[in-house]
This record gives sequence, C-alpha cells and structure tokens, in this order.
Amino acid sequence: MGVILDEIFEAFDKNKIFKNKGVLESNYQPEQILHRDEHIKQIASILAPVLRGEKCSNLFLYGKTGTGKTISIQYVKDEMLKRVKKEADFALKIEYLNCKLKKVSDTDYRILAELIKKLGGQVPDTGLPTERVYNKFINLIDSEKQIIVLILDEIDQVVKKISSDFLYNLTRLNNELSQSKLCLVGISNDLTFLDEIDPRVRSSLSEEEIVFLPYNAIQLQEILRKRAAEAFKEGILQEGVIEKCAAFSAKGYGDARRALDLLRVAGELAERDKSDKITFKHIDEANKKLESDKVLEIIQSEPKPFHYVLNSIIQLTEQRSKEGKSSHEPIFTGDIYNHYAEFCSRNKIEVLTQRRVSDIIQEFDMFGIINVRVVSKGRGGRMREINLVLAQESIVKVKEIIKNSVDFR
DNA sequence: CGAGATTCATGTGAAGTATACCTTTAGGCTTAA
DNA sequence: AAGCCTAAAGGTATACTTCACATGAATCTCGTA
Repeated sequence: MGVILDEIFEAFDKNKIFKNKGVLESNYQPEQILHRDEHIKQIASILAPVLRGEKCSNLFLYGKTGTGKTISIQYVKDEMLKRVKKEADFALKIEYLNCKLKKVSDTDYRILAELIKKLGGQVPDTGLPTERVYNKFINLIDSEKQIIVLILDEIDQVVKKISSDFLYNLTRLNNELSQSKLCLVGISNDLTFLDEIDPRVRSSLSEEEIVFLPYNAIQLQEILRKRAAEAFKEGILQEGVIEKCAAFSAKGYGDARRALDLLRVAGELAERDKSDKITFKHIDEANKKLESDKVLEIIQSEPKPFHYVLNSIIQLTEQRSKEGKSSHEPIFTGDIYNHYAEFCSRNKIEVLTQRRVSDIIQEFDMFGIINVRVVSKGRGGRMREINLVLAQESIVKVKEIIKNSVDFR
C-alpha cells in the first residue's frame, strides 16, 4: 500500500530532479557498499569474537576523508547488533563517537561526558573534577556484565587538542574493569598520526590496523552512479556530469563524501533553477557553494573577538587591493593588530592583547580562511604574512555575519 | 670584504588571572507521622 | 524525624593576560686581506 501511495505522491510532485534526496546525504547508510568488501570482511573478522562475549583486539582504521572508513565500520556495527539479539547472556554495546564534533572536540572531559550520555548516564557540561567523570564512566561500564566496543572517529583530533594520556587511560581501562570488557576502534584521517603518539598507546591501540586507500576515479564514478540512480529521476543527468563530479574530488584525493555532496548540491541548484537537467554549470556552482558554506559555518560559530579580527583582515585586504594592483602589498600581523585595536577602541570594545590576536590569527589559518606564512624581514623584524583565501561571494556573506555581531556606533 | 654580532617585530611557551559553571554540604524550613 | 530547598564552599574549564625567551635574516661592526 505504502509503495502505491509513494508512486502517487511522486507523480504529483512538481519536483523534477529528486526521487530520494536522502540517498545523497552524508548520513545515509547504503545497504551495499561498493569497493570496500575486503575492508569490511577484515573488520568483521577482527571484531567477531565480541559476538561470543570475548574481548577482541583493538582496531585502528586510517585513510583520508571520504575513503569509506566510517561507512564500513557503521555497516559492520549494524550487522553485528542485528546478530547479537538471539543469544543474550551478556550485553553488547557498540558506540560510535565522532570526536571532531564541535561539542566534543575540545577536552577529554567532554568526550567522556558524551560517551556517558550515549551509554545512558548524565553529566553536566562543566564543573566536575575530570577524575570523577572517569570514575563515573568506569562505574557505568562495569555496572553490569557487558562488552563494549567504542568507535572513536577522527581520533587524531583528540590527541591534537588534548594529549595521548587520554587514549592511554582508555587502553588501560580494561585492567580496572571486573565484569565488563572494552574494545577500542580508532579511526583517523591523519596518516602520520600513529607515528606521533606515545609508543605505549600505539602498541595497544593498533593491535590491528587497516588502511583505507582513496577511491580512484573509476570507483568513484561507480559509487556516484549507483547513488544517483536511487536519488535522481531518470535521465536528468547531463552526459558526463558523473565523470565531472568524480574528477573534481579525485583531484582532492578521491573523497567520496565530497563527491556525493557535490552531486546533491548540484541537484538542489538545478531544482532552484527550475532546470530539468543537471548540467556542468550546476556542478561548478555547487563546488563553489560547498567551499563557502563550510567556511561560513565555521565563522558563524566563532565568538565575537574572532569576528573583529577577521573584520580587520578583510578591510585591510580590500584596502590593499584598491590602492593599486601593481604593488599588491601583503598584510602583516602588526597591520592587523593596529587596525583591530583602533577599530575596537573606536567602537568601545575591549581590546585583546597581541598575544591573543596572534593565536586567533593562527586559528583562522587552521580553518583555511587565511593563508599564513612566517617571514623574517631581517632587521625589519619577524612576522606573519597573511592572505585572505575567500572567494568574493563568501566575503560578502562573511561581512554580513560580522556586521551582525558588531554593535556599530 | 666577509664572518660574526646586533637588531627588529613578532612568534611562542609557560604560568597566572578572571569568570562561568558545577557538585557537595550544611543549615533552615516544611511536612507527615 | 525525614525530606526538600537554598546559599556557601570548593572545584574545573575556558578565554585571556603577563612575562620571558626564541627566531631569523637584513644590517652593522670590525678585523683582515
């Protein structure tokens, strides 16, 4: 019955492009994963002991973004959870946590808090001694006989922001548990991650390792075709669009997630255009849009002081380009700080120290909003040379955001 | 003329401060037996 | 007497400041060819 209704609704739907947009969204879990059979088999065989209530080896997955790490582990996770219900003399919990999420990323405290929440406990956002949160976590795990698989995605972020002590503690946790067992699955985008961490952690965390290599252009195309067939209506893709999407992101190291985003946004743009085809033009536009959206989101979530600094950077950049294209003088830390300080005092905003502004500039660099290079001008001193790397259209939007956060006189 | 010392303007690390939250604890008040 | 609420006490995380030292090449100094 439902199927029939679907058909009716679809027939009446004015939407010419999408059949099922969800297929292209990043949290979509396809029932079949292309080109990752080997990886999935490996993961499954390593984690299999868990189904019998035994501890399995800790596992470490790495590969660049969009190489199918997350989707593969999720797939195995779901399959295992399906299977475990039949025989239940112990509880099996598999928890997935993306350590890069804004609310999680900063401290070990937050990660633990998040894990506890996922396991059904309660923890406030701040205030508790970290030690106590650890204990709470241990108690929660050990309260009943169970086996827990913790999947920590983007685990490199944790170590970058915190320290490897956190991971060390986690790997040692099994010693403190009496009834339960804990298995760790780490996922990292950073291929050099393992080399940089404490060897003690390294040996225990990566008892097993699986490397995910990027998809090549042909594999990407197959993946895109398959998804596109489910997501779009028949015949709305211009010839070569799939290839172009694949090419766009194969350049960026075969990132499948990005390729799918590209396809989805291109579809949305085509829809807005009232076009009945997705063309190359839409792909190009989608590419730009994705770039600027990412940046805008970051900027929007930053606190006000960041906006003031960014404001100075933008204004100085525009000044420089107006003055004369020939000179094209770069901007330096000092310029920004002076402009910023003047701007703040003019608007009666508290002025931050140079030290702090320096850190803020560095953070902008990490976000990719800015390109920064430390240059020494000999006796002229040593400073950062700063280049804004935003497209013109996103600069306009950034200005909007900033304007809203500044209380002009 | 060239090697080594100086110097500039800021990078960068460590440690300290202020603020915002959080739990625990203890005292006072209410409630029910 | 037990239960509940509230305020004070005691902790932590975070954003920022202060202090102090590190950088690295243009420039200066000065001995030497």
